[in-house]
Amino acid sequence: MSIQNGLASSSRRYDCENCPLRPLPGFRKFERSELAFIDKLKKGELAVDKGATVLVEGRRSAHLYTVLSGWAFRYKLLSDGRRQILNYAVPGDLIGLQGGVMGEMQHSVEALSPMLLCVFERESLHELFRNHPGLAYDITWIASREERMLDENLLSVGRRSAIERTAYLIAFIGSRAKAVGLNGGRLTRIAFTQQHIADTLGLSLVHTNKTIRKLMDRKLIAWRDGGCEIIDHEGLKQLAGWEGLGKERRPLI
Amino acid sequence: MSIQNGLASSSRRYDCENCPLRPLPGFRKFERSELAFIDKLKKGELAVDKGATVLVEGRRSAHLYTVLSGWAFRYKLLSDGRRQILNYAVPGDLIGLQGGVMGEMQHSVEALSPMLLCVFERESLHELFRNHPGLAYDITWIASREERMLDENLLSVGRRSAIERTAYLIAFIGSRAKAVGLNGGRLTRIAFTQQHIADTLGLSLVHTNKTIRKLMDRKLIAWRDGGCEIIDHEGLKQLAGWEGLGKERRPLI
DNA sequence: CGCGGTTTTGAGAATCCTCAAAACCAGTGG
DNA sequence: CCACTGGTTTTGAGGATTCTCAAAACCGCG
Repeated sequence: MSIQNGLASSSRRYDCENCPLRPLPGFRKFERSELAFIDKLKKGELAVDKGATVLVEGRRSAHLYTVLSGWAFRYKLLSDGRRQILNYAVPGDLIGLQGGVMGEMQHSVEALSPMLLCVFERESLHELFRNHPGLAYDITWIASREERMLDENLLSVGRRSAIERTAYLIAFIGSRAKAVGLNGGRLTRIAFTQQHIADTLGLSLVHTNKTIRKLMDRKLIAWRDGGCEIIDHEGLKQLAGWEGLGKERRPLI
Repeated sequence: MSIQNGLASSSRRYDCENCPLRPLPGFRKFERSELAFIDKLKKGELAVDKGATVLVEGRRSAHLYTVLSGWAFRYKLLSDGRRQILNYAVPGDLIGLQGGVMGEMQHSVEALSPMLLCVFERESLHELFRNHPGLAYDITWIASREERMLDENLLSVGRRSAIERTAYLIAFIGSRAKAVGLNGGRLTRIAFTQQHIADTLGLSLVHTNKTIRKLMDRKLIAWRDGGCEIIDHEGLKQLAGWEGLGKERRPLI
């Protein structure tokens, strides 16, 4: 019901049993009883506009969200406005877990597209841990996965050159997007701005632009309609020296 | 029994009930039953030399470790040898959780000092999740805490200048060391090399050295006996624009 | 057509890097 | 006790990368 800053609760509601994401090959199969429990936990859905701020650094959030559709990014700010994008959230990802599980958020989350979010009560995590050890384990697995992505990002920002970093980021996001069928399973458009890339990689906008041009010259990507198009995914991975994502199926909560 | 690469199992053994770390103010109090359970899980202790590699990227590890004494760092390598240090582990920290909970390690861990490690079977996590939801919750909390530290490190490497980064890192490690009484609770010596700082911050060794000199000129730190001495902790935090660690007590498993 | 957001370009400057050598320092063996 | 060794820190110099500033071009949208 509440509408603020682009957030609005939706009237429609997907049952977890019929979740459109579950059939995707990237997710592990769940027991019927697990699905029923998750469905019980699910408090509703939230539709947010592109550009809306879903979570705010420094504030407590009573909710956790799972991305049903659309995508977003997590970021932190320095007091003078410098921004660092930490990671992206695509369909199936859990948002808000990082907030110390309880407590103040240490980062903000902003939507990169219109999104649909499943809403969970942070409090109900306790019930989940008490009654569904398998799901509790999944939560930990999800946290650990986020950590591995951060490790890789840190390696990138710390030790890869500008062009390697950029290649890595585009290949990385492309892989994740493809895995959840963001572009109908095709590996194509990534709809964000060069400013986002710059803020993810710790580069200036101008230098990011020049680096992207080099990738275009090498026919690895194209930039069209305000977004990045991957032309040679293997080439990007090779340039970055990146192995690609693991192929394990992940849980969806 | 086995000795390899500086790893050797120790004959002595601390009972978890009498763990020397638990009385420290940074850790939350545990129930007697929880302690008994953890003690049952603990498979033994491992003593490792300074410089020993505790975990290796790309390999599976059947074990998880909790640092009893000493400290270490987690890192990743690029194929040409460039190294990125991801984070440090001090007493009380859990090592090896990041390995996808199961599966191949995505990073290596190397001891910065002689260490004593409590050894746990990775397999026994399942039992923990099944029978002790409170402890399972703690594991997730620990993973989420690591994530928050990584977020902050990423912000640092991506968006802070060399001198801000260095100030941040030293203040950060100093705070953590103090919280677990690494120097008897005093906030003083941090025993590592400038190469470690460089590889943590994504800087070259030479530039790191010159940056450290600037911090010395400003009387924020001193460099003595192969280690860093903090002179003005507040000054470091202010220079870095860093708030400091949260003051919540953390679980110790 | 005008507007705001985004991308592109150019130019000069600051930061940070590499290379190379020297200084320093603790430990080892003669 | 001294010379030697390997690891670490320091210094200098030149160069590459990346940054900031500023302006123009582009583009979808109202």
